[in-house]
Amino acid sequence: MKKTHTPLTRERILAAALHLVDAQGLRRLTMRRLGDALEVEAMAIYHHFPLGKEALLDGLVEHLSAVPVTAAPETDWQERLRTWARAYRDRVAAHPGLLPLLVSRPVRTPATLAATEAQYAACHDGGLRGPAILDAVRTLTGYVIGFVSLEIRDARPANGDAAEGLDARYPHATALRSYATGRDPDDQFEAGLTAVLTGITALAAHPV
Amino acid sequence: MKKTHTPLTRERILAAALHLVDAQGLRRLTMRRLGDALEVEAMAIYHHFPLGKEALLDGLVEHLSAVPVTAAPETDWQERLRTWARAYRDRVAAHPGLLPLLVSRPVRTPATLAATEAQYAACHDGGLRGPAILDAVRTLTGYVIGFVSLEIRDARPANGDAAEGLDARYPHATALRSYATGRDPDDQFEAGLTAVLTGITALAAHPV
DNA sequence: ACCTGAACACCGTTCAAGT
DNA sequence: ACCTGAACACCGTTCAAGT
Repeated sequence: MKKTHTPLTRERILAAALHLVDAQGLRRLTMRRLGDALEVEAMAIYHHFPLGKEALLDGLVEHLSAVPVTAAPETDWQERLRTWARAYRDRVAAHPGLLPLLVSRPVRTPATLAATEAQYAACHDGGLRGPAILDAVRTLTGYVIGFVSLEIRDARPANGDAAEGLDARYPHATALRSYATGRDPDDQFEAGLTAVLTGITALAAHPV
Repeated sequence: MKKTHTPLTRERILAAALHLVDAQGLRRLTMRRLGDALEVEAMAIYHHFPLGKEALLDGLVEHLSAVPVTAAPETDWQERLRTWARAYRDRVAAHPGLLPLLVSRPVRTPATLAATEAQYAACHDGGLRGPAILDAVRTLTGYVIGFVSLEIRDARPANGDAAEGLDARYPHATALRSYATGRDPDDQFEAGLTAVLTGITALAAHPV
């Protein structure tokens, strides 16, 4: 059969790049390898991303935040925030290799602006006002991105001496070890989420 | 004068690498450039880091968590956690270029183990038990790393369309804009910290 | 407009060689 | 033991050229 390739497009390039990162890691995302995956010379990518690899990486991060998460507005304000938090965690956890990009590249797309607006609205419905709303959203967002960061980071084995011997110098860590192995990550995320939402609610009572 | 260089050492290499990252960013940390900074051929570094650049990057992350943060044990348990949180934030904020490494490379050194143990002890003193302690520490740690991640990320200008026009589609964002510009980051961090600690305390009452 | 081929400056890393 | 020099395979990117 002839080489009737579907035409190269920004979207196809981003999809292939995402696939490459998921499968082999960010370090192996290379213009040449990406070209191979698309059955095209590496230089062809520059025609769709004239600013080069940096722009492509920005595109990946935007891609991750492209579809906005918005719960039905009639539900409880805390439940709406919970829905966003779960969806965001799932999304990031699905592409752990992108985390280093996510924490270093700011994105302001209609999707992210809409998501933030929805969070503000939820907090407003919860009785928060002014700076308390900003603090609440920052706290929640911080918790979520931080939690998934810890999850992704600790999924890799640590290379620090491999000193697994939790000796007598760490009595609490030793005592908690049995709980640690059995703790379900989803439950833990929910517990922290509950804690944060509880604390956020209290922000209304104690303005800074 | 003769070339009486102080001998190359792991510590000197890491210090130079950290300096390079702080000054020029992670992308410009290169074995050859690092060699130049140390007035040595790049290949000399491999004698002190036989596993190459990956090991060097791990070393940088360890370096960041090297000095443990431990508050006086007699102070209030929440205040101890606050002290740790502030110190950790300061430390990470001092080297924003390392953040991508920090979220992707786990570290288990005596210093980090000691810090975790101190956090467990504080939560225990606060009346938490078992899984609630694990959840509390994870939640707090997640918040702190997430908050600084957002700070560092948003310090760079976003490249998404530069659509600054907060139009009528985002009424809350528009209304909150005046507060947003004036909000002190330190105050906001403290507000979130208070919220998280409040929520954490409630974890004792509502075990999962 | 869209892609290719060759070229350039720069990587990380190896290996034999120097001292 | 500690560092150098040359070499290898691989990067991102430019640019003239093809169609």
